[in-house]
This record gives sequence, C-alpha cells and structure tokens, in this order.
Amino acid sequence: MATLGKKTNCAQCAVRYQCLTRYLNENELEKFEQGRVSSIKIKSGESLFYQGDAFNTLFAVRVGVMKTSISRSNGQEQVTGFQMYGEILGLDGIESQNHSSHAVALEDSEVCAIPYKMINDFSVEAPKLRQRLAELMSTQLVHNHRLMLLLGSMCANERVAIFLLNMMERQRERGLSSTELMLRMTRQDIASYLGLQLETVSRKFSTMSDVGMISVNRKHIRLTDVERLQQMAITW
Amino acid sequence: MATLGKKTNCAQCAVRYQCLTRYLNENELEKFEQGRVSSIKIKSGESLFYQGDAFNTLFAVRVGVMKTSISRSNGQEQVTGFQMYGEILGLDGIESQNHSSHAVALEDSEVCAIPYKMINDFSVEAPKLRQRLAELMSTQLVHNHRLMLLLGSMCANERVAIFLLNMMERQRERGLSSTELMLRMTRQDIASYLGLQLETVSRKFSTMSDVGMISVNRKHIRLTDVERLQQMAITW
DNA sequence: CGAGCAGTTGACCACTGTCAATCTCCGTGG
DNA sequence: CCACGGAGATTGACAGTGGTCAACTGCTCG
Repeated sequence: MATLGKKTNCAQCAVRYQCLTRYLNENELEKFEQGRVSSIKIKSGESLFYQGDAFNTLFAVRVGVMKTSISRSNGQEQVTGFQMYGEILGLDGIESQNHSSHAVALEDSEVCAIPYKMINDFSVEAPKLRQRLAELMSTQLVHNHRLMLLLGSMCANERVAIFLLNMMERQRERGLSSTELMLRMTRQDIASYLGLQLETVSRKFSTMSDVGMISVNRKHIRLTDVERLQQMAITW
Repeated sequence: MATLGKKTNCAQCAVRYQCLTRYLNENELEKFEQGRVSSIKIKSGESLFYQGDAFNTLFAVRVGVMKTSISRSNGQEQVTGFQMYGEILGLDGIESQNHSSHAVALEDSEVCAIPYKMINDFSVEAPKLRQRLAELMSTQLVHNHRLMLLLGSMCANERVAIFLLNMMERQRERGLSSTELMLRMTRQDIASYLGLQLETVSRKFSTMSDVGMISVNRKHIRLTDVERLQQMAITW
C-alpha cells in the first residue's frame, strides 16, 4: 500500500493557503504540524482508503491526482471527483465514522494525513482551523451540486465540453498550460464521472476532434477552439 | 415574504438531537438560544433565500418541507434536495459567502435562522457545536454522492423506486406512516431531482400502479408491495 | 518483444425525451 | 353555490440520443 514518508513542512508547502492551514499563523502552524502525522507517498493505482473503512483521518493532496468514487453492491461505480493538489479527501466519513467512498491514486502522489481527532482537540486554540474545514466542506457541496446539475439535465456534448473546460481551468489556476491537457484517468473514469458510457466519451472526443475543437491523442488533449467549447457548455 | 415568529425553545424542540444543538448541554443550549434569532414562518411557495443572495445565516427546518435547487442561466433547474424537519439549509453558502442554491417552502413551514457568525463566536466555548456542524455537512456530502450515483448510472425504474422508498424511510424515521405518502412536491420537482422528465415520472408511477406495487392518487401514494419496490431498487 | 488493457469505431435498438392532446382537481370569483 | 379557469397530471405517438455488443487497433508496460 501507501508508504509513510517523512514529516513535511506546512510553512513551505505550495498549497498552504488552499489547505486547512489557510488561516493559521506561524505559531499555530507549528502546533498543527506536531499533531499532523507524516505525509504519505502513494503509487499510481494504489488506494488511500476504501468505502467502509473506519474513518479517523483526513487527507490533503500535496502532489499528484486522486480519484474518489462510490459503488453499489452490484459493482456499478460512480466517480465523484478528481482531486488535484490542495484538495481534501475523506470529509464524507465524518458523520458515520466510516469512509463512504473509495480513494485511489491516478498517478504517483503524495498526501498529508491529518487525524480528525487532532482537529477537534486543536480547534479550541485555533477556531480558524474549524472555520477553514467548514469552508472546504462547503466548497465540496457546491461542487456536488454543479455535478448534479450536469448529471441531471445536460446532454453528452455539454457534459464532455464542461469536463474539458473544467479540467483546463483547474490546471490554469495551478499555473500549468491552459491549452494542453494530460488526462490521468481512463475513458471509463471520465464516463462514470459524467454519467455516460465510455464509448460515448470516446465518440464525443472524436467528433470534437473532427470539427477542430480539440485534438486528441490518447490521454493527451489539446484545446484548439476554446470559444466553441464554451458555446457547447453554455452556461455552466 | 417570510414573517418573523417568536423565539422558540430549543430545549423542547422535537428535533433538538438532529439539529446543531445535538451535543449541547442545558447551559450551552441557553447561551446558544441567545445568539439565535427568532424562528421564521414561511408559507407554501415562498422562498427562504435565492441563489446568489448574501450568505450570513443557516436555517434549520422545524416544521414543514423545503426544496433546494440550483439553476443555469438558461433556466434549467436541478432540485438538489427535499428537506424535512431536523435538516439544515444554507451550508453551501459558507465558502463563497453567497447562497449557491435556492430554497423554497413546499408547504407552510417554520425554520430557525442561525447566524453563521454566531457559530464562529460561540464555538470557542462549545466546540461541540462546530463538530456537529461538520457532521451535518458530512451527511449532506454522503447524500449528494448517493444522488450522483443515482443520476449517473441508474435507469428510470430504479430512480423512481429509490425515491419512493427513500421518502417513505424518512417518514418512518419521523414516526409517520410507513406505507402512506403525501408528496408535497410536483411531478416536475420529482423529475428534476431524479434527472428525468416529468412525463417519465408520471409514466413510471402509472406502470408501478398497474402492476400493483403502489397506488397513486395525485400527490397521495400508497406502497402496496414494498418488497418488489426494493427489488427494483437493488441496491441503493 | 509480446501480452493485455485502453481506446476507437460500427451497427443496432431501447429507453427516455419531446410534443401535443386530454383529463382532473382545486381555487376563485361571479 | 356553481361555473369557470388554470395549473398539475396523465397518456399517446414518435423520434433521437446514448447505451449495448462486438470487432479491431495500438499503446504501454512488464
């Protein structure tokens, strides 16, 4: 499975201000780090936690990309999100004390493990930590609602266009290319996330490629006509 | 719009242990109430808040049923939930400081308005309050994920069966009938929630009625063969 | 270098959406 | 109190999107 790495330094972390640590000053940050267990290296394809696992830790993505999903007993799977660095995993386990989803690495990644109990203990001294937690959960609620809108009322063209624009946007926010996209997930993952079949995703990629909106080479996608993509995605 | 009612007494509230107040002792409860503004009476069809409204208050349903939804600029709407008493509304506004959804009453209802700032202030003395908030948000995340699974990968029969069983289950939890169902929402609302067209919902109700699984009279539904419904809904 | 998985493409069709007509209930006003 | 109007619900006919099944291709990784 995942292997424990060394302690990491929050103060110098690239995602300090996206993470739970956002509102902590230097002093608080130091105390926070004492309670935080080491960072975890996790290889592509390995699972961070499974649906049903006991919950006691939140995870923050430092490096790489993770995928979360839930599944029915008949094997049907729904991908609920692709997490890039600065995003938190495991929040859906707080209430039931069991992880309600499955988290797996889509590439070699690194996450910080933050004991949930520590957040409770620590939050008396630093209520800002709990406030940030609420914000992060709220962000996920909003994301979920938008995805529900997509799943509930959009056609396949819109879904795929929105997916591409959304992935691109998140890359740009992180200072990466805003036209080149290296997808870490399979067509099946994308399809599940968008509530489609993998063949449909493949077909839509092909037709978008045919009309010059994108160019596709396996997992490497280039957006060649963003404007037309946005038209196709009105109004996310 | 909604009219202010008198202050309500949390200690005697029927949903005290489902609400934010769950872990508060008598002392804390009293202080909590001082910061809580009055309860609000809201008539059927009236809105509690709109998408985009400034966020500064959470709402807890005391009496009645509410509906939350988000919509695109082109008017397409996605119903994100139907809230019965004991459930919290407005959590998706915390991060952006704006409500990201629209909340409307499906029948004459009563909600408690809880200033979010008060939760922050108060949480130093009673961290249990913040803990409960995290639990409630987590519960919503889990609900969203299940709905995403439904929207992403289930056929219309499954969706409708699950909807009926789910509504029934929530009634039963609240001590009401476990076979009789009085739907407060329109077919359009149900359809939006389930990612279907209203005609499809109507048709599924009809065929389920034809084969003796339910009996339908407008908004009044009786489950006459729960087992077969559950078979249709394997495995939610 | 070879095996196997991921991806693409084609053919076919079922489910659900769309459009339209009709019905039924409920509330409102004469 | 009844008639009327209108919104909500039901039903039918038809069509299209996207799902299903299957064959084939070509990376990628061991």
